[in-house]
Formats: sequence, structure tokens, C-alpha cells
Amino acid sequence: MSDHEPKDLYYHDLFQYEAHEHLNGGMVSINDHQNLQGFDVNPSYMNFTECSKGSVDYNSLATAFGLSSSTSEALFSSVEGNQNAVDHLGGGGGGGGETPLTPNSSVSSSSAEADADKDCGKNKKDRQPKGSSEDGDSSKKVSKPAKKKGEKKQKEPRFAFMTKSEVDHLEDGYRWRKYGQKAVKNSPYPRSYYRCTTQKCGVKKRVERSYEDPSIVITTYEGQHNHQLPATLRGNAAAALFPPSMLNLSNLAAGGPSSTFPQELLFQMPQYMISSNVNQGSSRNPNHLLQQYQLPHAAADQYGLLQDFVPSMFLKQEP
DNA sequence: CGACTTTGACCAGCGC
DNA sequence: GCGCTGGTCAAAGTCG
Repeated sequence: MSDHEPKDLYYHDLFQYEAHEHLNGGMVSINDHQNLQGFDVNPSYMNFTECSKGSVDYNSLATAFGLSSSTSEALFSSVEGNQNAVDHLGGGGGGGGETPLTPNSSVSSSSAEADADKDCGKNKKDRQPKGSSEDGDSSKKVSKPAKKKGEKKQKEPRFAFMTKSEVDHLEDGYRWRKYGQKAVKNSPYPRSYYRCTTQKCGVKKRVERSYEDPSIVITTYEGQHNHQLPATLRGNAAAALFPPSMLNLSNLAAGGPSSTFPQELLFQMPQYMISSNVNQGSSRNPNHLLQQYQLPHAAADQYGLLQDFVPSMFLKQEP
């Protein structure tokens, strides 16, 4: 954090420290022998840095998702609420560099616990739309948000994962609108910013390529979808993108025939977890979805383990 | 014509 | 305080 160099090391370490992370509980590997169709997914890892904190049985997690544990498929990184953790994915972070993701590392803080500031509003997005301002003093493009001094950026749950793909923007069944693109320091590849086009859904995602391995796309999701997959895309995208093996995985997690994208799975998992706590009286949240993603009986045993680490990172504090 | 992408500018946070 | 960087906005352009 003191300088940028450690940040630069992230990508190296992200991969090189796989075993290390395993030992330190910094990385979770979800494994599957199958390759993602079209993605030619290479070793990737599920890195629930936050949830792990050295207390998570990764194998259990993998098992819970119906994954075997010899080769990894996708890297997921829970970087929720931790700027460092996020940044190291974004090529700007300092968490993953020289410092392994030990329980004491900078990645260990939890926004859900410590930063649950319950201000679920999006700080930046809550900026007054310029057009709405009466004064119309549009000398500046962006009006200043009436933000209090100590107020920190809202920290949404985040997930990052790596996918080996030639396309930057992986279809995940949701509709996204690109709202920005920035060059990333020390990386020749720009980072793209997407926002879910569904109204009231503030989910965002960043997509960038690893400069270490340009074939790897790093996707970071922020927030949780509060809606279902768009009907027009639902199924098609997932079905197109995922081979039966992957769908099996999804089915396993879903306990049903519906095909789901791993990313979606990531989001549904939180929702699933959230349901018991948050769902009451929430008419807006289509939590019937949750029923679709019940963990399979086979994984029921592991669910307890999931419960151990999921809540702190996934549970969104309901106002 | 609406939805989406591109792109330059602005802002906030952080380190020095 | 300054500069750097990441994140976001919104006008303009593009596409179907």
C-alpha cells in the first residue's frame, strides 16, 4: 500500500502463490475437470480471500458446489469491501503482492462486518445528476456529491474471478452497459466498467485483462443483482457458454435443471444466504429465486461450512 | 429511434 | 498541498 510495486506483483502472486495461498487460507480453489466451452478455462482459482481468513475448508466449498479438487477452473476472489483486495485485482491494489493473503494480511478486513455502514446508497452514484440541478451551473461536468467528510465509499460485496477467454466481456446472462474505460497503470490493457442495465440494480462489474497473461480476463462484480436474469437472455447465454459439465455444476448448486452461470451462482449464493436473514417482508427482492439455488442435499453437509464463512462476506446489511 | 459504446473530463481517495 | 490513479459522468458517436 505504500507504493505501487507490491500492487504490480499481484498478478504474479495471484498465480504463483496458489499453493501458498492454499496453505495460508488465502485462496479457495474450486476445481473442475471440465473446461468451459469456448473459454478454454485454464487453471483458475477461487479466491475467497475474505471468507477464507484461514478458516474455510476450501475443499468443502468446492465440494459444496459439486466440484472436484484436482484442477482449478476459475478464480474467484472475494474482494468485498476491501479496497486493497479489490485493487490488487484491478492492477492497482496492494494486497496480494509480496504479502501473502494471510489472515493478517490487508485483505482480511471485512466490510460486511466492519464497514457495514448501512448506507446502502451509492455514494458516487448518489451524486446529484447535473441535469436535475436547478442552478444549472454546469461549468463542471460532474456536480459534487453532498458527501460528508468522513463518509466512505460504499462497499458492496465484490467477487472477482479470472477466466481464460479471448473476449473481454463475458456473457453472463445479464445485460450490461459500459459506462467507462480506463487505462490501468502498469497494464497495457484497459479496464472496462459495466453497469447492469436493469433498473434499480446497481450491480457493476469491471473487466480487465491480466497483463501477465493477456488471455486471462479478470472480472470483478460489485453488488448483487436484485432481479432475475433478463428473460430474453436467460438460459441462452448460459447454455451457450457452458457445457453440460458446467451446467451440472450449476444444477448441483441449484438442485434443479435450470442452468446458471457460475457468476450468477456467485450472486445467488449470497442471496441464498441472505434469504434467511433479509427476506422477510422484502417484497422487492424476488427471492423466489432463492429457492432455485438451494444447495443440493449432497452438499447439505457442507452447507454448514459455507455458513461459517459466507455470512460475513455475503450478507448485505438490510436497513 | 432507442440502446449501447466511446471517450474526454471531472472528482475522490491516497500516498508522498 | 500536490500529483497520481481509479472510478464515474455524460455528450457524441455508432449500431441494429
